[in-house]
Amino acid sequence: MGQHLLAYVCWPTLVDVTEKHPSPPAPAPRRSDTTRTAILTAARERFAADGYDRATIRAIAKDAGIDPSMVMRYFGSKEGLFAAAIDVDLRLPDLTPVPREEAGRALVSHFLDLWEGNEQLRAMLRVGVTNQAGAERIQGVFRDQLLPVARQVCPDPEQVPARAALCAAQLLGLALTRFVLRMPASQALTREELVAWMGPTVQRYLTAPNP
Amino acid sequence: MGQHLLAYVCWPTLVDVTEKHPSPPAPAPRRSDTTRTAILTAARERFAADGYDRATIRAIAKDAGIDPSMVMRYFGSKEGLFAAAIDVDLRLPDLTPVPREEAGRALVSHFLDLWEGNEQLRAMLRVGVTNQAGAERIQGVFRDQLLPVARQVCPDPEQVPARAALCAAQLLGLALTRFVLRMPASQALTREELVAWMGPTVQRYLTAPNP
DNA sequence: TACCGTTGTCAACGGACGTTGGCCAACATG
DNA sequence: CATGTTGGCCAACGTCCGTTGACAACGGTA
Repeated sequence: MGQHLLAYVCWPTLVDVTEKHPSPPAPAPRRSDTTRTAILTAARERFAADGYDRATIRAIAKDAGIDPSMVMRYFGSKEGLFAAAIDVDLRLPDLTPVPREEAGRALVSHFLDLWEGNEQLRAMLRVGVTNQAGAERIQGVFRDQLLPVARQVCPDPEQVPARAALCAAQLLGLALTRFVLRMPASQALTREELVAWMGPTVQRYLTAPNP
Repeated sequence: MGQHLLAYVCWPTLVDVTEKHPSPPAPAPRRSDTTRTAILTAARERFAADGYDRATIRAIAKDAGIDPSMVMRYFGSKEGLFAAAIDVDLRLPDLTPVPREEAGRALVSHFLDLWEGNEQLRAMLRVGVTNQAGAERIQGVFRDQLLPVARQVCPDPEQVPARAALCAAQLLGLALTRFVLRMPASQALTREELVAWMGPTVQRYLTAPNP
């Protein structure tokens, strides 16, 4: 069942329209790529707004202006669609050139910029809370993206996971209250206030010799 | 439709079995109270484990050992069941007798005890992320339970909402990573480590004159 | 022109869900 | 005994979901 669909599922999400060098084979931009990105865009919006269960394939297809069965052809299943739609890259900055005492502020500032209006991140958090696959996605981001950065600034390599976990708790808590739950008291804080309050916290979690 | 069910829905959840004084009328514990609490217990477990959508009335009823239609008779609807099952009381301590510089540690310590194995809290957070009613429930807890405590220790009354929001971000972030997402790095931290690291953070959010 | 892969629509399946209403057994009360 | 209330099961309803398969238009190529 569904055997010949795998060819579609495995296609990479490449085909950069803004090609720099028009040189080599130029893989002839397929017409389906338009539909493909339309589905992905709609899926990110729906997953971010409604979570995994309430974001139905039918609704996503309607947003994308095509038939629900097309979603299945392109991504194989709802899980496949989620996996393709949510590809989180925190784009964390390299902290080695940053003065050690500025790392905390830099991270908080970067996180605020990153989360602002980012539907992939909101979708990841919404889905991660209810869905096992989503939870593992978050842990993958923690392991592959936050841990390496923490390693750059933490004094004792052995303490890196604990210190990174403390930072994750603070930063995800901010994302949760401000961007997902949309608590008024959290949204009322300005960017500058948040950086001023939470920067030193993250800084301490990362570099303080002891609590 | 469903008119005569309202009598059931409005019944309070009282009838404390561990009565202290056997004195007055002794309202004859109805046999239905057993079923009632069985449904509520099962509902809390399911909501905590699966979130609102995946926690089906059929599954809850099976856990409670009764027919799904009984859940409707007792609580009117799925929303009614959720409202009855999740009645969060943070039991926050009175901070006025606590030394001012110990408030942060006391709060973190209390939160850890509270969340440990508490399915109502996990259910509230799981549901709040996907469900509007759940999100409002969380905001109600913040407004009615955390804000008053913050008012006890914050220097400037005008800053109370902002400072409480910072604390909520830190504490909910801890709950999220440790008890809901169950991130290994967060679970690996001991109670003492968490109090030692996060206590001063919450303390600073509450009482530091400025960032 | 004939052919074949691509892109798309349409109608349906099987299942799970919340919810409803009817019926039944027990039991207390007259 | 007759009667009304309470606590419970059962079968079904309408709906929505993910998913499938058949089929139609388009487009490049032999």
